[in-house]
Amino acid sequence: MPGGKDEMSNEKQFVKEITPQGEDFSRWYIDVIKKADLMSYSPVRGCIVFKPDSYEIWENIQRELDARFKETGHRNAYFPIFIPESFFQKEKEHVEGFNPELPWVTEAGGEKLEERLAIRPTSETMFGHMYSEWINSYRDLPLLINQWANVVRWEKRTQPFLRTSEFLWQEGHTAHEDEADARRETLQMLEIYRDFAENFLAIPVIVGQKTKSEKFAGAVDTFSIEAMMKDGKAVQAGTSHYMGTNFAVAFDIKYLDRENQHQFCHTTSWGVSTRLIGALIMVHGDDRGLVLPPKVAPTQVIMIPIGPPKTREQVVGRVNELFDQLKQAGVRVKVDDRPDQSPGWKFNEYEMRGVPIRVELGPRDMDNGQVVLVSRITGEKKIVRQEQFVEEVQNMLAEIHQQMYDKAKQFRDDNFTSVDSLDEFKAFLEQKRGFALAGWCGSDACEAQVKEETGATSRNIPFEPAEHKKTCLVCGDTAEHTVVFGRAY
RNA sequence: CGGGACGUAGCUCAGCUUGGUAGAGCACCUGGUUUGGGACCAGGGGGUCGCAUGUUCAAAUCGUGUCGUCCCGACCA
Repeated sequence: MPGGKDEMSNEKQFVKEITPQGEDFSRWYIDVIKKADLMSYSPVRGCIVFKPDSYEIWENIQRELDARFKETGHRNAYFPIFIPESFFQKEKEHVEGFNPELPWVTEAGGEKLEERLAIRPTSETMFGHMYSEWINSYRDLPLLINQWANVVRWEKRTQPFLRTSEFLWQEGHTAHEDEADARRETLQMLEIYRDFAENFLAIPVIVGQKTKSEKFAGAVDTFSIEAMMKDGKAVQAGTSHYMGTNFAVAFDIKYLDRENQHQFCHTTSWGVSTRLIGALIMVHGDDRGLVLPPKVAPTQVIMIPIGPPKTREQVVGRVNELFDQLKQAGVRVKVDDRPDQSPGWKFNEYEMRGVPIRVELGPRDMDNGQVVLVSRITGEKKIVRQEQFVEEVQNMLAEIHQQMYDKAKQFRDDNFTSVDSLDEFKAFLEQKRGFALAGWCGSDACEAQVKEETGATSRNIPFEPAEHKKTCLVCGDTAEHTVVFGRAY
């Protein structure tokens, strides 16, 4: 029979710690997503189950983005998951870009298929095929369609949410009369992504254009929003492509213009994926676990009644009244009145899960007509009058969003430098982590050398760089562009 | 796909070196006491040791293969 005091204290170390970010960021990430119950690994390599909490985050992302797409004239449709092999042969760059990561269906119904079917990695080709049938006249344009779907890309190295073999996303595909209109669309959608990332996910992003070597397979120009994770690495959080007439030529997407002349359409595509969930975790999370921005959090407020059995009924009754008020005000709120878990346990649990606001109500608060609000991001306790409860919660939710955005922005600015040479950049990456702004002559060779020597790639050419660099960081020639470099997920 | 590490209960892991038929803490179930930062007592349930195969009288333990996860690298929208 064990009984010494030392053994007792050892036995009390049952609180499962999350690896601190500073110790091992990758492990922290895996710990958090497991502890916060966001996903399970599936039996299939690189595929995860999006458990209810992460799926609900995705649903919130979907709802918000979908509204913005509809506001700008887009409609949803659904295209098949299977794409005939021949479709991929029609656009040279496209097939080269995607071939290595396509899974193929070669057999069905017990018979070998005449033509292999790819499981879609993206749907440019299928949209292209259908658009060529649907578009005849300039009156059919622009054609603005979005699809919410799953796609598969057989990646060598997978990471939960950030890069999974199968993932969920939306892909918008539009066709336009001319370059100007298609480019307008490309930038409009990029701006929607920026606004969404910053005002809904509280993630500050760098908006810009991808370099030639980083652009989408088959695009003329690719644009992206880039976010910085807490380890200084980048996540491409959304992309928008101007395809020119590349896919129109490949798939014969033509229309008759006002002069009765055949013209090729100019097309675009744009998308964000469940990778955004990974970005959310790594931009905002801390050593206690998830920190979710209020607008996307499945549960915005968790209410915890406190107190011994004598007063319990009363307290729970009052908590339920306040719960109803909040719910009617449209706040996503839950009550945890399980009597068998201690308040302290619940505090830790919901902090780990990233719930923005915790509400405590105990006998003391009952006596004083007050209620305690605790912010997940600052840990601050705020005691408010019960009469002002709903208003105070709503204010605090708005405040938390702003604080989260500001904090993320501050972090990014603190880990953003400007360099004039490769050596300077290398020194920066050795001491710190983060992004560097640098001049670039525009040659593939110089860009490749940066990657080779630093492991960092060009993230994008920002529309609004903090400064315009004069010389290329590698060769020293006149800079054609000012580029953001960083290591990326 | 290359290099390294790891797969034992829902979770974290011990046991493996030296083969002998599986353990701890947490979680879970029952009863009771508790409740303002991971409560306590008592009782209880749960694992073909990732999978396959080989060696052996006997394999969680040794060999081989395979699948999966993590880290590093290559590749990548």
